[in-house]
Amino acid sequence: MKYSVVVVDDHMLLSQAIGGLVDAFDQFEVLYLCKNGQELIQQFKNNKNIPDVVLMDVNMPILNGIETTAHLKEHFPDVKVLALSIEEDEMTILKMLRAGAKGYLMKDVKKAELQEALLEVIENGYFHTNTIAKILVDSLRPKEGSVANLKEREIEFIQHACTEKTYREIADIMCLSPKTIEGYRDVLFDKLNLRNRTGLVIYAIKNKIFKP
Amino acid sequence: MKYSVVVVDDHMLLSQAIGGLVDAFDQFEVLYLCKNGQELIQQFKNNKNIPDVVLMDVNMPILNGIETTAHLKEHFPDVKVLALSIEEDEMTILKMLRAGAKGYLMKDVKKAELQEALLEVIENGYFHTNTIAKILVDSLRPKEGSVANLKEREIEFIQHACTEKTYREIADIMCLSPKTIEGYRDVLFDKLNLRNRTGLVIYAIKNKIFKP
DNA sequence: TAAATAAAGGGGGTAAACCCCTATTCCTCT
DNA sequence: AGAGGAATAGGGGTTTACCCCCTTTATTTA
Repeated sequence: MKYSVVVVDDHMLLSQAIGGLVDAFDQFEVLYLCKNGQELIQQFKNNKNIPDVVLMDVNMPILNGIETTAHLKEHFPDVKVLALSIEEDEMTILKMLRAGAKGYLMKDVKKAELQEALLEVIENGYFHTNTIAKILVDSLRPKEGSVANLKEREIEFIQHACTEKTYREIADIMCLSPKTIEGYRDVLFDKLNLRNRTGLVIYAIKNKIFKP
Repeated sequence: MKYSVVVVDDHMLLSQAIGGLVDAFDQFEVLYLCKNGQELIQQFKNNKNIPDVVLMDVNMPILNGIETTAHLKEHFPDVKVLALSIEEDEMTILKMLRAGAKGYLMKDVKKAELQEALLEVIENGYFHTNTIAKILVDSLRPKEGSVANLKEREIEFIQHACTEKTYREIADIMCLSPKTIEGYRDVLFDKLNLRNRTGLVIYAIKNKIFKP
């Protein structure tokens, strides 16, 4: 009796390569491959070919891994999602786990580790490496300079600050006074130990608050 | 008679997956896998196990795909490098081809296309998709706003501008007058149709002139 | 209930960035 | 030989960003 798996990755070669690898595992068979989340959800619509596990990339066009995982958790809660991505930043990992992923693997794992992860997810419902566990613990008490310390409005301001807009323009958009915007800036410079707006932009991109 | 291939990629799972895929092609066999350029060059040192083709990723630690390809071209010119990467920006592709790669595939190709590319590289010495050919043609006459239009000193300035340094500090480092730095800035704003320094930073990151 | 914190906003001043124009020297091209 | 372009640099002015301090109102916490 083999467990069924579906691979979702926008890079066709990676889907085919990883699919071939998993299909070679004794206890697993790959049903089909998908290029993005939308394609997967389309496959699920006829309520056929629903796998036990989905190997999910994160960065995909149309419907990304986070959105897709959240959708599956709501509509197909028995399907277990195992994230498999190159992205290693905390924010992405936490978003993926919050969306409902049962585990998160980076693509630098070995073939044997992938097999173990698949089995663990089937048998115990989840698989968390040491790395992921540490990130989870850290998210309980975010350290200084962490994105987790930022308020929603601060993040909104930062996203605007990563554009060519002046503070006056940003104030208009956020329905605040320019003086309030300056206050936001000052608080952020202090929280994140930054010197100026350029530093803020670099920080935002590094931490995926803004995507150029 | 099978042609020999080596896969170089820092993501172990991808190496193993793609290696398995290629090993299944009739005319090819995978000798071994490497995690980075340094490991590959180490394998070549004893002049054994030198393959016909190397499937090379670009972003790798210690010795990246560009550096490694340039090294192979000089010391092992009979070895054909076929780039295989997620990176799709022109600058990276052109750097890889200039370093001596015989072809550049994105990871969204199909398994069959990879096989065809490998065969073409063996038989004709190179394999260039339509996409790559267009990038090469465009590099002959770079369009407005293109990175190819930038002088070496301008790029150097941009890299400094992507830090928290003031123009005075950048001037000191580049041994120029602050007024000259302002001149650089003005020319760049004009060339790239930008409004301010924040715009320049975003442009630089998008075009891989600066990596956060 | 009172104190502390959060959210928003103000004053005043300095530093830096931006904008537009001009100039000199050296190198390249016709 | 002379014209044109590249690289570097200056003047002067305006706009924007930064810095530090203070205030009010609403919400949260002890």
